[in-house]
Amino acid sequence: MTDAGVTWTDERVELLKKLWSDGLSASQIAAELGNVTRNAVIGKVHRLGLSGRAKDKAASAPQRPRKASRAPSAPTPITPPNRSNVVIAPIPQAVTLEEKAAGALVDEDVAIPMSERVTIMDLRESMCRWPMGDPTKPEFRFCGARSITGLPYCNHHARIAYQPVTDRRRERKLARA
DNA sequence: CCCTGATTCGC
DNA sequence: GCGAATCAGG
Repeated sequence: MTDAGVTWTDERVELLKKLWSDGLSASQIAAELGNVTRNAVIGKVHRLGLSGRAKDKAASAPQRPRKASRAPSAPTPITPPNRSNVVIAPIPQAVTLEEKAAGALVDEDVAIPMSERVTIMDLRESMCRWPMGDPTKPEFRFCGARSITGLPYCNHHARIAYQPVTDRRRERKLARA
């Protein structure tokens, strides 16, 4: 019980760190934590000094020329650059008639830029269950990308799966009033 | 258009 | 300390 999570508890911070260093985007982490916006996550990340995961530019683009009343701030400690994410698994997967019939969907599947596909054995909670291929064949796989809590699909496929009328947008700005 | 993180600044 | 608003880039 206690709070439903309106503060940055240790657990949350830990999860935040984990997910962040795991390579998840701020919006994904925000969705995962719940009750927080992507901005909140980013803000916290910066406050914790976790910023600059795989990026390293440091002074290269004057952000906003507004009122700069803040000190130059300290240079980011930076982190050891490295996050080898070997993701290569083209998986042959012949196109079936069904898939051809799906046309657009096939196109979507092929266009999926992220993650390796997984078998049902490797399918874990919070993994995208978007089917790929013929379920009757052993080559059948799932997307396997990080899914949004509460949803069976990842960000990308969730949008494809639930296309009511474009009103979704992930109810991001709706949270504000 | 969608998304990403970065920064500022009022609270 | 927190996060919305804003900025800047992909």
